[in-house]
Amino acid sequence: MKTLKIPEATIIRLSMYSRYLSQVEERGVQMISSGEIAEGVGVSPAHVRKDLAYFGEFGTRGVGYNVDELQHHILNILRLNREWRVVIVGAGHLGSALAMYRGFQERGFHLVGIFDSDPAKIGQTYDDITVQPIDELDRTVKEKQVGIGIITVPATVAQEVADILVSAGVDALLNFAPCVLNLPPRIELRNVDLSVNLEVLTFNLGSRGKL
Amino acid sequence: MKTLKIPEATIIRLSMYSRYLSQVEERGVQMISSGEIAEGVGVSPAHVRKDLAYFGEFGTRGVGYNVDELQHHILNILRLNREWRVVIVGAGHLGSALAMYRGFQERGFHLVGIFDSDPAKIGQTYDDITVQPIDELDRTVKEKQVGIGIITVPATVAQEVADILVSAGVDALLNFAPCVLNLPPRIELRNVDLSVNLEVLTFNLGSRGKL
DNA sequence: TAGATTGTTAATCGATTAACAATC
DNA sequence: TAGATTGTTAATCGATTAACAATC
Repeated sequence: MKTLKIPEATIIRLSMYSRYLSQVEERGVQMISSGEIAEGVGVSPAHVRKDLAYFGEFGTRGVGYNVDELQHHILNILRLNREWRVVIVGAGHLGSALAMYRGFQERGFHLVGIFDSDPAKIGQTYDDITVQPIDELDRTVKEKQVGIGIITVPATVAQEVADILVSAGVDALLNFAPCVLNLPPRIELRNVDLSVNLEVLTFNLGSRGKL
Repeated sequence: MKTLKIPEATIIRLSMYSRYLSQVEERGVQMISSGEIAEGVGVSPAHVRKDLAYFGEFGTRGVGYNVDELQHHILNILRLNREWRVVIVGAGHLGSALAMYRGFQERGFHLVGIFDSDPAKIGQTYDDITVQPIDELDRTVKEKQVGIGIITVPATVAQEVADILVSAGVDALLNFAPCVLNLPPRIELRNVDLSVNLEVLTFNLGSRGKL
């Protein structure tokens, strides 16, 4: 078993291929080539083949890839062949939007709780989930064996929330608060900044002379 | 004037430095070293200096960087030294959450309109913004000289919306719909997928053996 | 001057791309 | 067999890192 280091960009592209294959599947297409996938997601055919080659041989030379099979393989690679239980901490604008966001469910992420410390928010319902007090976070994570915590609280309390999630037993955190979290190395962490995307755009506009 | 190609990762880090400097400014700190910035945002000191070196010499050897000056320079580089007018198209869960999200305002992005085709959503208000019908999108973009459009409609209508925004004159698009948009090359585009962050986490958990 | 920290170079590392042999 | 497309290699390209001369 080779232990090649996989570039993160490869994982992100695999996620894109998988999403594109879902669309293709719906149209009833059976076989697809690396060139078609590449065009569908906006990368090069070599990229598609190289990315897949990290994980095995999924195609047939001269023929292409079976859409269903390839989709199955990619979902396996991404570990989306199971349900992941997640909680959201912070029922503000962003947290509640994520709670209602369908995109997570579609990919196998199941929201089992949303938490806030604000009494005004506790008890509010989003779809079939009710906002619970932070006090109940630890117990819920343990009882429902939550693997992933999504942090949408202000930066000032993000570390505190992260500590609760970690001690309760989550394996991974998705942090939307603009701060650096201090975590034990066993925890997988990703920081997301929504505004940075706009800033890359403005920089690019600027360097093209479009003030 | 050298026309070095700037890595996108550099821009993203500059955005992080800038956010960190905001915090530092509030604490009243005057001078800061590349090492301190690096620790604050979780990168290497060499990275900080290299990233800044693309754009000029902002520090003093043996001393460090003046916090306010450096912040000013970075905001200039990112073109955040002005107000950017944006519209959101799609007043669903994600669109309305982004409409209320404070993080954009803080960085100089000013929301001047939110649009939807659903009569049930038209007229709803978020903070001081009212959801308008799509029919009014073209006129609003032109009148208010909107530079950036944020697309939060379903993938099926994203291209249609993008076309309206482009013909009305926006320079850049931030697309949250999971699809490939076909745009004239003058348009700056960034695609954002919220779910992909979770998928990178699950992949990483998997490759560490934590199923 | 001695100590500190920048700006910059050169070496390393990793990712992308092009090309082609393998093979359906 | 001829045509097509994969899997893989090798070449290119770009980004990160370490190290140090410049200089406050």
